[in-house]
Amino acid sequence: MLRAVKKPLEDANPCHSHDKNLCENCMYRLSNIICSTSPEVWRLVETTKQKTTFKPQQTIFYQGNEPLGLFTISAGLVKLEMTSEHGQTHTLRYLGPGSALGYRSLFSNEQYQATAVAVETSEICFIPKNVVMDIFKNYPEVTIKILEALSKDLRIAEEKWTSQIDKDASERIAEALIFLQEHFSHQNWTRKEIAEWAGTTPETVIRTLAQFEKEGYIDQSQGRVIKLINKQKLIEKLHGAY
Amino acid sequence: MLRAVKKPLEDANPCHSHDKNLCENCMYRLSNIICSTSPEVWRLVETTKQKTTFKPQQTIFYQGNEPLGLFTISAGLVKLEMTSEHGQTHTLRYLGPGSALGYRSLFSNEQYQATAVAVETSEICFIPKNVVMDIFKNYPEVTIKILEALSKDLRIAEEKWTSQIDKDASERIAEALIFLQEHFSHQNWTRKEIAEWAGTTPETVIRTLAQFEKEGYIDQSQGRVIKLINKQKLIEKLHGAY
DNA sequence: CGTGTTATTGAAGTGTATCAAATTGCGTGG
DNA sequence: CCACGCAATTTGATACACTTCAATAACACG
Repeated sequence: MLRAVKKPLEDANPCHSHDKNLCENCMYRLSNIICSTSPEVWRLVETTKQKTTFKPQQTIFYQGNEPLGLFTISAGLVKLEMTSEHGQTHTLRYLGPGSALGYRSLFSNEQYQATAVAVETSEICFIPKNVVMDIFKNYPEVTIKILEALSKDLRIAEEKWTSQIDKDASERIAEALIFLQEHFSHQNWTRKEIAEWAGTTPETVIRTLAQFEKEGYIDQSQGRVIKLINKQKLIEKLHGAY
Repeated sequence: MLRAVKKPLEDANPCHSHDKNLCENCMYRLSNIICSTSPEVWRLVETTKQKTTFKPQQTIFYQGNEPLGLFTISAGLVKLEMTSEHGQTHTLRYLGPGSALGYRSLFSNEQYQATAVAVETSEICFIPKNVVMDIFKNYPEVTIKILEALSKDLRIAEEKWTSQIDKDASERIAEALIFLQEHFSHQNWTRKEIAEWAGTTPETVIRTLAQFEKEGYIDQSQGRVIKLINKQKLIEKLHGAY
């Protein structure tokens, strides 16, 4: 909204060699699920992609929207969240640089089932649907890469689902702490964010964190920061709990 | 019998055979995710596939096994179930004729995360991994079909997960009844099976079913059979509940 | 320095698991 | 075909983890 003021035309000439908006210079080209396959692919992407910057809390797409293409994250952090019929918000996934976004709905020809929100300032490339489909037809190895990603997403989703059922709140919160710390340690997570990830309420998170602090797993005496001081013991506690 | 007399003649020449083990005569060839794409594909499958019959309760593969290929169901009913660390069993999916089985683990190069069990007598074809991979390389449309299936599985898993959290047991059981009746109505479901699908216990299922009967949604006076007598009203109850 | 957001604490209510015991229904073999 | 045995179902009592609501405190931000 505030960002309606667009940048001047300095980027207009694609021949500028050190333009960081070019795929050629993209830090995450090699870890990106599409662009890492072959030079021809990212050169194809190059010509049609649109790169946009999203500020924290900005929405990339909404649950219910029609997918028009594929997004890839070249910097920042994005969360996928789903609001249920009951009005509760659940975080499905957190995605960092190199990850693709919006592919599930694109391939199943369904509307987005989740809303994508930038957690921190993020640089995101958009590739139109027809280009993506062309790449799939001509570069089967890209499709297989996406297959792998979807397969892993599915495993994670099904694991998370079953673990929600038979693990109690404190175990889920412990897992959330470990997961979020391992994958996105630079981020300062709020109690609400942890609750939405662990499938519980902020109050329960707070009470559980107090317990964890008493037991020496974490430290939260520095403002609101949650510091894992004994991750190994927390992991053991999880597995010993059965 | 009469048919025994006729058969030998027909079977002498494989080209004119009505052998139901041939893909050509498979009832579900057109709805099968792999074989429905093009004649060349199922002819390729034909030469390498192995068809096996599984009796009820027999296991097709175990959680933790290494995937060696792909299964497709040509008759019967199979369930995918996962045993969690806590020892509880959860039903992830039910699969009928035409569905593929074991593809998730195959594509992510992971072990099976679930155990596949025949619920009723089932005819299942096995296609070796190298054949599947060859098909993918040469027939991109097959890969895209699988992409679609995986994408839908993922949506369903994520939906089921979030709905487990904020729907109460009676809502989940109502959904289970409707889903199982719509997809596999011929099956007589036990309270335990419903519980494993809905993420609750047999006792809670029983108490809820008694409530549903009192409210006129179902009838269970005929032995152990659960008969949906007012599905529409049950659906409305679900949506009105929020 | 105030104002809104996030965090904290307390008390109360409840849905659901758990355990145990009784009963019913079903297939199987005598 | 009946009786038997086992598994599935039913019912009751108890416990408790967690949500919910409400009120206060701490912090961040303009």
